[in-house]
Amino acid sequence: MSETKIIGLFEKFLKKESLFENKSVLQSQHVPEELSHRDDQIDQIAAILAPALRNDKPSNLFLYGKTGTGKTVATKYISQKLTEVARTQGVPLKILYLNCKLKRVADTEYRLIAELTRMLGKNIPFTGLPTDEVYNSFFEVIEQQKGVVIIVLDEIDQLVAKAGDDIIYNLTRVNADLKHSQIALVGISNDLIFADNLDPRVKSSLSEEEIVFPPYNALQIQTILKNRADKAFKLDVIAPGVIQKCAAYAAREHGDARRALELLRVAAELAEREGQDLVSLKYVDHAEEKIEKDRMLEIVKTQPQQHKLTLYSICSLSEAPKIYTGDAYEVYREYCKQVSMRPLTQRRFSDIIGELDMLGIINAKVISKGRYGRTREISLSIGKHTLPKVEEILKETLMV
DNA sequence: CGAGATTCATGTGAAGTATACCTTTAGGCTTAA
DNA sequence: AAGCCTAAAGGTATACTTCACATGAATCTCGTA
Repeated sequence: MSETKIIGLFEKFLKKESLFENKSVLQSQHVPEELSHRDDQIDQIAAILAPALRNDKPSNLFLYGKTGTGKTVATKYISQKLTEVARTQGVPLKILYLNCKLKRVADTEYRLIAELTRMLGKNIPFTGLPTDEVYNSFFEVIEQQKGVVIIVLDEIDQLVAKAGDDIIYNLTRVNADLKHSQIALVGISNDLIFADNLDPRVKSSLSEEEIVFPPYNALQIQTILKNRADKAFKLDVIAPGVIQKCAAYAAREHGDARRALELLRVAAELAEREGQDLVSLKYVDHAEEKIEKDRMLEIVKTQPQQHKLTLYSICSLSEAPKIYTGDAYEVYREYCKQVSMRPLTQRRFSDIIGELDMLGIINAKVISKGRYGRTREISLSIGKHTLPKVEEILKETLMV
C-alpha cells in the first residue's frame, strides 16, 4: 500500500462521521442508569445488603443465573448505589468485586486472598509467602476498615472447581475472629447446579440468601438493546430489524443479553470500518463470526506454551474422525522433539486436556471403549473459519 | 447362550520433586562523626 | 558506630513427575440348557 493511499484512508476516516455517539454504553462493563426487567432481583439484593449501611453484617448472598442474565451488572449497580449512600452518610463500607475466572489472578486460595488484600491497599507478592501469612495480612487490612466489607466473587464456580471449597469456608469463618469489621460474601455463579456439589457446611453458610436470575426473553432483550442503542448511536444509523435480529440470536442462546449487546456493537464497528453510514442486517452475521473468532484467538494467545503445544497437536489431528488421548500424546511428543522442548508426562498431558476442555476450546469426554480401554474422545470446538487463524497463531508463537 | 471374569488404555488421586520467588539474617563495606 | 548492601539460609506456592490404583464396557471363558 502506497503512502498516499494510507493517508487518503486516514483522511477519509476523519471526514466520515462516526456512527457512534457514545460507544462505551455498549461495552459489557458499562453499568446503565436504569436496569430493565431486573427490578425484583435488584430490590431483593438491595434489601439483603442494606443492613451494611447500619454497619451490620448483611447475610451472605448467592446469585444464580446463566451468562448474560444481568447478575454482574445488577451487583455492580447496587454496589455503586451503596457506596454512594455510604459515603454521603459517612458509613465505612467497602465493596470488593473480583472475578475468579481470571487465570493467574484469582484461581487459587493464595492468589485470591492476595488479590483481595491488594485491593485494600496492601501489596502482596505473587509467591513465596506462606498462605496463613497472607491470611494474616488480609485480616489486618480488613480490621483496619472498621466496618462492613462486602466481597463479591464472580464466577465462583470456576474457583471452587479449581481450588476446592475450603476457601469459602475459611472466608465465612473469618468473621468469628474479626473485632472491628465484618465481611459478607456475595457469590455469583453461572452454573445452576454448582451449589449441590458443595460441602453442606459451606453451602449453608454461603447461601443464607439466594436469588435466581431467569434468562431474558427475546422481547426483553429488545428493549434493553433499544435503550442502550438510543444512547450509543447517532440518529438513524441502525437499519430496521437489526435490533430484532441481535435479540433473536441472543435469545436462541438462553437469553444472553451480554451477547446481544456485543453483537450490536461489533456489527456497528464492522459497518463503520467499511465506511457505511447504516448498520444493515448482514453485519450482524459478520459480527457473530467475528466475536466467536476473537474470543477463541484471545484464549489461545494467552495460553502457556505447553497448553499451546497440546492444542496444536489436537488441531493437526482434527481431520481424524476420533481423537483419543493416546494418539494426541504421540503427536505431541513429536512436536516437542521438533521444537526441542522437554515433553510433559502423559499424566500432566491428561490434565491439560481437561483444562482446555474447561475453557471450551475443545470438547473432551471420557468414554470406555470396552475391551480397548478407557480414554477421552476429543474434538475441537473451533469453527471452520477460525481454525486456520488459530493454527497460524500457534505456529508463530511455538515456532514449529 | 449367558453370567461372570478378563482386559485394555487411560482416568485419577496422593505424594514427591524442581523451580522460582519471598523474607530474614548475618556479614562486609561505606560513610559520617 | 551507624547505615546500607549483598549473599546465603530457610521457607512457600505452583507446575510438574512418579507411583499406584480405579474404571467400565467389549470381549473372552466356561458351565449349562
